[in-house]
Amino acid sequence: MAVKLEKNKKYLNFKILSPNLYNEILHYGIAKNIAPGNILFHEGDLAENCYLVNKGCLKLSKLNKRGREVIIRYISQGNITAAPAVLKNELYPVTAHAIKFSEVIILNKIAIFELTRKYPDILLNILMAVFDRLEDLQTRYLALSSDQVENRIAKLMTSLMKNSGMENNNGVHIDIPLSRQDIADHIGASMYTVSRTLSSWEKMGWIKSSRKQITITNPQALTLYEKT
Amino acid sequence: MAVKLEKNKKYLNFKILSPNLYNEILHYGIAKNIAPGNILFHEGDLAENCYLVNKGCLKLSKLNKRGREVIIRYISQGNITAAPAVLKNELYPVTAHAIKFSEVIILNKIAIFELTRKYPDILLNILMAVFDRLEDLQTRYLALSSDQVENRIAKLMTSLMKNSGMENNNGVHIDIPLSRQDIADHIGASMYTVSRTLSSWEKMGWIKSSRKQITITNPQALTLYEKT
DNA sequence: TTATATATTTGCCACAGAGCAAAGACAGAA
DNA sequence: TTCTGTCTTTGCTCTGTGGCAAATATATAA
Repeated sequence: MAVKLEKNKKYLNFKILSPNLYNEILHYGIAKNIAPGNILFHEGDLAENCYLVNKGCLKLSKLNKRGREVIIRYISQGNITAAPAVLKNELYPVTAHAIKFSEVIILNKIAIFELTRKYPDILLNILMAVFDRLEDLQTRYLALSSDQVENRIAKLMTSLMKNSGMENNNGVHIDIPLSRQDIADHIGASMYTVSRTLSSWEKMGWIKSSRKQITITNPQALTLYEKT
Repeated sequence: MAVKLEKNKKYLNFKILSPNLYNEILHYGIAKNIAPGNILFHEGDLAENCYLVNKGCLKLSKLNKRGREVIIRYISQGNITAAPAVLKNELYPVTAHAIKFSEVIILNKIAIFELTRKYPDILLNILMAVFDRLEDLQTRYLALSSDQVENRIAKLMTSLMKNSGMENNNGVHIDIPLSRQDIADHIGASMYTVSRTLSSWEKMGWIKSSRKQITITNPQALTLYEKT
């Protein structure tokens, strides 16, 4: 029953990495509150600011031709997003929605340049974080091109357990409100197949799920999929 | 008929970016020749060296559970690969095959650290290159999760035209030897579907194709798929 | 509390594309 | 030149999963 909740390395998580630096960074920017569902920046807009998520959680996504979302990743507390796009003076490659009540620190181009000049390690840090994301996406690309939907859901759940899992007496609760559609958009499947799969897992007693809430009651059952 | 062969931005392509720096980098490493089909490094090995491709072309791929390759990207002349993995002191996330007779410059950990210390811009440069790759993969992830196979092949061909296209009197020739299986592994499809699609395009007069060779005779027909 | 909007579930059908098999085409070696 | 191994093509079948529809469940507002 005891599953190792080893948190992933979070290079950009200054909050954990270096509390002092984190507090200094806060002074370089302006705080902004954003309610769930609202958009922080749009794919295709000029990347003028990057954002440090101080509280809450963001969802980064792209739109496909039929107007459906494809979720690229979630950005949780303590992490920066859009830094490379700002440094490169380019467009945001994704759209950012808040999915909880969130507080972000707006860091404009000048601030991020000053910060990287003052603390060169930040650049290395950002590089490593981007590399992590590249690796994550490579792995997901592999999964998308060779795994069945059921496996992909299991892998997503496992990674969410590691990154956003809260242990309680029932099991591990995923601390992000996720609809069936969100999951589908994340792994490249239809909402219907996701719903069917989760229903069957619930019947097996592996998870407990209500509207936008998931608790994994049998993590081992899901981690078995990883090896399949 | 005239298609714009606007080359993609190549942040890591020092050969183009800064010939002097490029020549200096050459002195930091050791040249090594590698024949097509041979492996330069394996996914999962400790990343001790990164490699500057001086001549030829590498294929980066991962293996799925059934032992089939999934191609992540190609690294052509003038580009470095594996720098972040070396800097992070981690494992190679992919396997690198040569697909032509190639010459690579081996840069070990010490060399790459010295270089980034001496020329801080190299780090920024690597960051931007990694970000480019992340963006590319995000776009391909989107395509994989929402486009049909035919569209994905068209998009791959269009991007190969831009990055490795050689114009001649018949059209644009792809300067990388690609089997049907390679294409399939790249876009996450079966070799059979790729073969059927290319055959139909050949009947339409859009491409000319022989064993591992493709020439796009009607680039506009393919670019139309991008907008679909 | 009731009303309204939004999420979820499930039966049903359709089809894109995987995968097998077997023939054919081509390149390099001997 | 012939041989051999590697690609490519194409007919065939099968299935995972998409997507509609309609019922049900759940949250939020009034």
